[in-house]
Amino acid sequence: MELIAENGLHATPMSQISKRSKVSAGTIYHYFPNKEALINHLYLDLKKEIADAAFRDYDIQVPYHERFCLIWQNSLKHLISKPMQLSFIEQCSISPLISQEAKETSARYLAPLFGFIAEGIESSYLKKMDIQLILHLIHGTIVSTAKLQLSGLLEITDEHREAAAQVCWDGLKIG
Amino acid sequence: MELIAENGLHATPMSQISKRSKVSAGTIYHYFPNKEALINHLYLDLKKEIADAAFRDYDIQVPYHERFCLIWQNSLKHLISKPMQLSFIEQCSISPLISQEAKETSARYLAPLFGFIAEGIESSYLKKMDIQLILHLIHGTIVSTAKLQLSGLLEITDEHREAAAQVCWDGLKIG
Amino acid sequence: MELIAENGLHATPMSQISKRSKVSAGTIYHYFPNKEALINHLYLDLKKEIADAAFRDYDIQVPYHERFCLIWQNSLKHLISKPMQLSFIEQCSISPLISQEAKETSARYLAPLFGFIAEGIESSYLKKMDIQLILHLIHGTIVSTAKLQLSGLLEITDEHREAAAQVCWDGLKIG
Amino acid sequence: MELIAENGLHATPMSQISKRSKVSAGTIYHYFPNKEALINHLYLDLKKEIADAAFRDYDIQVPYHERFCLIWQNSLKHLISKPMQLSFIEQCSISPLISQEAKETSARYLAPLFGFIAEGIESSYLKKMDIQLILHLIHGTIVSTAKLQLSGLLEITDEHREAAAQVCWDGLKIG
DNA sequence: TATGAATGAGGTTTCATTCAT
DNA sequence: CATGAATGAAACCTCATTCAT
Repeated sequence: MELIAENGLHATPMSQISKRSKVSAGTIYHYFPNKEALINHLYLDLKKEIADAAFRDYDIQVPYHERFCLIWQNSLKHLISKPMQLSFIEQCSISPLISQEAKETSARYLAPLFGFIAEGIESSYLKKMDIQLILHLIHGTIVSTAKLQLSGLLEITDEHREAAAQVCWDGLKIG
Repeated sequence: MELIAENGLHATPMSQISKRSKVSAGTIYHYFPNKEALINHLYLDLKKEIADAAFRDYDIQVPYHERFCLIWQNSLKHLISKPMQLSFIEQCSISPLISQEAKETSARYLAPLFGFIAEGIESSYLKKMDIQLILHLIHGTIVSTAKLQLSGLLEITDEHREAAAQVCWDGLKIG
Repeated sequence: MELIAENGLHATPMSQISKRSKVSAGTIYHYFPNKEALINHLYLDLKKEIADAAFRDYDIQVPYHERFCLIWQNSLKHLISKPMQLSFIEQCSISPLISQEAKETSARYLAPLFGFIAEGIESSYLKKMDIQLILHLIHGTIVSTAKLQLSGLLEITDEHREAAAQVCWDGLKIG
Repeated sequence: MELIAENGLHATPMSQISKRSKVSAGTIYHYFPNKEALINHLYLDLKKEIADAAFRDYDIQVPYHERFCLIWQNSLKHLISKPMQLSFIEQCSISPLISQEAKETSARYLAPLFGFIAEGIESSYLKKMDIQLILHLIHGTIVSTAKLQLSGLLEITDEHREAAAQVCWDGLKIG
């Protein structure tokens, strides 16, 4: 992950992966049939970790608005604290190296989030829109904020994070 | 652009670019010192085109809210109608192949948008937030909506587009 | 060495080296970072061999004049018996492919010869001249004689060799 | 000549020759059928110039020994004052790029020198040796002295030059 | 006669993968 | 199960030469 985050999928040969991980090329190929499988495996691991991070300290008892902001901020905090994961995942999400199957599997990790949005719509907290569209709008704001930090153009403070979460909430909430 | 959008930066050799463009490898290297320069040049061209598309039919006379939605929807329409540009640009924006210089140059194309946001804040149409952060939030919603269409998961209709633009506006507007 | 001696540094691609040596290109690059390093390594090996050959059967007990002729003739014999080494080294000694470092390292192989000349000057067998100049004059006569044989213009016999060594000695000796 | 002397035959493309000479590639190919012909032509020009330089201020009236030293020193002076010619010629003399025909033609430029040596042998000034061998021994001492200067290891002064010429004479003279 | 953009074969080098140890 | 040297196809790039202008 480190190598790919830093140098790009493009510029990360197996030989470097072997060297950095201190595992010989032969051994890597003992556990993974090829480079593609290795990357896909890592991709799924990280997607899972990121999806899980969203629900840290989640408490179904607290008001919907607060839960919304918790999830949004959890996700952002995670990506900002693990910038390599962001960089790695963003590269993979575009690359044809990631199989359709892996993409579908990773989509399943979003089921809890999917349910959370559905709940918001049903309870009339959120605008009645296509759930996929809402999910993508939320995801878009989180990732673009994280990338802003990553780019070095702006140091995202607690205030920035809270304001951005509020923007996302204000955009999607009803009334 | 087509080849890279389809196959990825990774999987687009100069030989293919040469074949598809019907220009011999030698000729390409007559105009560009190397592959990197070629990609950077194309990247800047497309960034310019995308930045310009945002202000199509822009009329300073119409109300701020309408101009906001026009720019947002113009941008989305452009990316949806030219999905290859989206795919190409997204890959480049991550890749270390794009030089820091090109990134800075492309950032300058956003000056009009920057001014537009500044105007909104000064006129108290928009929340008082860091301009870069606002820009990234807007950009994030546009790109993630366009990617949703690109992924094939949802066909973005006019209604979807207008709703999404409204979400972005509601999130950023004051009151 | 054979390929370069025959075809020239210029006209010896790695693919030929790979084929003639029956070692795949990849393997060569496993041991040498690039062609330059490979040539430099070979250059140093041969320089060492040539320098060592000069002192074959060297006996410090015999008179200075005889030792001088032994070294001179040893060197010539070696170059004539291994014409590829001569051709290879002569090409390298001019080419910018050979690094300054390699040239300095190879110069160190001449230390024994340097000492031998110094001894001759101190003992008043040789004219009092700059040691580097003497070394180059000796080297010049040896190499040009070897090249004469290599060119095919004259078959260097034992008599020729002894006469040429005597010319060199007569030129440098005192009295 | 400048480019090849500095960078090597190997690393001097026609495009550079075109640029440095301010003559377009097309024009060069209008006058020379190919690169080889261009280099061969230049080689012969320089060989002629070097051969002619040897006999500057030559006066058949002066004693043989003085004429010998004049020719030797003229040659060295020329090579030292035009180090690019030395570098260029030395590279060509090895390269297979120079045709056999050009080498034979250039050998004819040495006719006066050949005659001068023959005179020395007949008049019993010089040892009775093969003329080619004598020529090569003389040439070897001149070139190796010039290369010593070129290498930067020793600045060849007038004293060095005269001493070296004397070494060559002492080696070849009778008695 | 002069130009220089265009060509494409061939150069050096990289890297995913294999396999004998 | 672990190693890493070996492979060779394919990547990027160069350059002698041509030819329409």
